[in-house]
Amino acid sequence: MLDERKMRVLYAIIDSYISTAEPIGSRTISKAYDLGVSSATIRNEMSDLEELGYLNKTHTSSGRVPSDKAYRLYVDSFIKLDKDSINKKQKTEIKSALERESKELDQLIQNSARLLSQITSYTALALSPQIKETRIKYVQLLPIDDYQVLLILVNENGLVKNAVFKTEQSIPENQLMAITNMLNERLRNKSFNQLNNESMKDMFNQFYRYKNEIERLMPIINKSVESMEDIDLYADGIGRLLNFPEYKDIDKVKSIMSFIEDKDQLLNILLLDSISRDIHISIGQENIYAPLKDCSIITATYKLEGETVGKIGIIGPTRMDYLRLIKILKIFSDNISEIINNYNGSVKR
Amino acid sequence: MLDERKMRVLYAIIDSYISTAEPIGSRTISKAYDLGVSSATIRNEMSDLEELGYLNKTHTSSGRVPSDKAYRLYVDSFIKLDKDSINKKQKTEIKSALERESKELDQLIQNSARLLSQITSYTALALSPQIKETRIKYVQLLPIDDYQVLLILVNENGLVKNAVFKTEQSIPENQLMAITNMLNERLRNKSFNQLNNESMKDMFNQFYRYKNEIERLMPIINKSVESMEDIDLYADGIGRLLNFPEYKDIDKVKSIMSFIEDKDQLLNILLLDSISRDIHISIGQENIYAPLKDCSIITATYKLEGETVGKIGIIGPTRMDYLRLIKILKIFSDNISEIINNYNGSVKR
DNA sequence: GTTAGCACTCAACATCGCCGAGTGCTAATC
DNA sequence: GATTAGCACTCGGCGATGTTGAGTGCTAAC
Repeated sequence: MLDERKMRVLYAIIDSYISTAEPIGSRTISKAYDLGVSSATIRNEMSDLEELGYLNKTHTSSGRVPSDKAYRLYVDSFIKLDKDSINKKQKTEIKSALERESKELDQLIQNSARLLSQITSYTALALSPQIKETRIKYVQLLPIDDYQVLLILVNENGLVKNAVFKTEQSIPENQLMAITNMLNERLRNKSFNQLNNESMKDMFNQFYRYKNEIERLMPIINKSVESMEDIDLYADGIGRLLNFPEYKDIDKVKSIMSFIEDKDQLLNILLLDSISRDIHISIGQENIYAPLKDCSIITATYKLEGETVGKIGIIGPTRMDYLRLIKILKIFSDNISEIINNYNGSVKR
Repeated sequence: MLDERKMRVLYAIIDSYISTAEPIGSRTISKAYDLGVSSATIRNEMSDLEELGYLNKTHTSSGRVPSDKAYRLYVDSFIKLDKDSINKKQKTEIKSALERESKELDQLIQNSARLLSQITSYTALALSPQIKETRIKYVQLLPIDDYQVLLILVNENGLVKNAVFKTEQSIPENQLMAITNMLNERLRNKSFNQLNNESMKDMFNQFYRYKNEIERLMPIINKSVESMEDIDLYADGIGRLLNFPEYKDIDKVKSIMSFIEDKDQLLNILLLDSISRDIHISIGQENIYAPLKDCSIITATYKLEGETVGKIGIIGPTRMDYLRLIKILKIFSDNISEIINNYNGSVKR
């Protein structure tokens, strides 16, 4: 393990590099950070740190730059200490901002990404709640007019989906109720694909007049169930990547941006580490995908009834302000959890 | 008006500049385009065209670059000729791609933006249908369990909204139906804000036991109505801006990107020209907002039951491939109109 | 073990000259 | 009178060259 002084030198370098993005020399550190030793000593320490893989040089006579390994050490050692103070005032401010603008769950997630990006000046990511294998709690058919029926589906999580369904013939209300009852019997507590053909046939027999209607209804129910399970992904503040001096190389930033804009790929990344703890940090080379090799990603989870259902995150250069961002992410994650658990408004997605 | 030959010279320059992004000299044109005159003649014509404001030079001895005025002329004269062939095969391909991935209206719009950006390699914009002053057609309260009620709202356009509503006390089903009936009586064919306090008080009297519930219900109804009227805006392929050589200046592209990512501003732009024809083109300096002064925007509308309800668009450098993009936008606009008019699946937003 | 001192390295920046694409003008030609 | 060939001139782009300064690594003294 690194001794006390090496630690302090390394932290000083990381601290300086995070705020300036410039390679740091021994003299700069000895002046700006009060370590009580001369630049020459620091120079020796830096040489050791480089040998240990914590620092890199861009060329023989340049200052040093922290390596991914250094950031990893930095983050790991501070994340324990950081049980402290989340800023209560800031938290309630953010919460009320989120609540103010969000009429629906979708909007909440979208606004979280926007606000997170605004506050941090980094690119923000947000994942909508992920519901696996929805079980149907409740089905209802309601007549809108003679040839339109409103289908309503409620799942076990209280999510509601609806679809308007056009019929070829008018179905009287009592028949509709009968079909509704039948559907409920068949579907309740089942995921859609558990519905077997047996009971379908049975339905056709009982409501032979509406065979066509029922046949067309089933795929619509299926679609609705599927879209309950769909995950939406929002990325906000992509353009902010251009503010970082490390991304002044247009080709580099282009590849990162197109990665972020490719929802499928990005989803992969975010769902990959789903086993992990509340805060997950992936630094530089730790990322599997090439375009992200000089980015870091921090993600935090949010919960519905104690269970992790979604994520928010931040993406930026490895030289990111980890401590500050972790704090803000925690605030957002807590707030989102609180809001979705108390939702008494629309829980529609 | 410009004479025939000047026209042909100008088009040649525009054509060349659109594909190369390089200033064009007289010699290049005389070789690449068969105008039957020497470079010296073209040089004279170019000099005239510059004087007339159709061409610009980047410096004294450089080639010429088309001005906004030139693009305007170019677009205006071709847009009339361009009643021709939209590619039937391409159209059905795009349509089925859109239909395949879109379970809901929201998704359709989002996918349109994504696909449009993919196909064109430009940044694409899409606006969800805009519904003004929704009138309520139908209200229904359904019990989910003892303390949760599902509120369903259908508006005149067939849009459906729902919200789950927690009650303090259990409300028996027949009472819920009575309240539903009452709400329908009061709200049908009214926009929410037309509801006056008189009829509210009336309701309180009739259902005094549920005074609190009803009081809390009203703002939820209101929120739902509001969110029916909300417009969503999607921008896809923002990173593609970096592919254009004119945006190699990082500061320029940064300001454009942050403009595009600011939904409110962008919405302003897109709603501004809403009086206009199906295809609207805004070239360079014609844009009001400074960051867009060297961009062009093409928008196309899509319709629901014959009425314009939304837009899709493309944004890029003034040197954009107008003719090709207009064709593709028309295809998308037709397809979206067709799909939303035939929606028999979920019309939920 | 720490520090002062010094030679050495190298990116960044400015300067200079050359090259070539392109213009504008003039005089010859159709 | 319109078109064209010819030529002097302009100017951005590019590579070569030199200078500067921040920073290192090593050695010798404390």
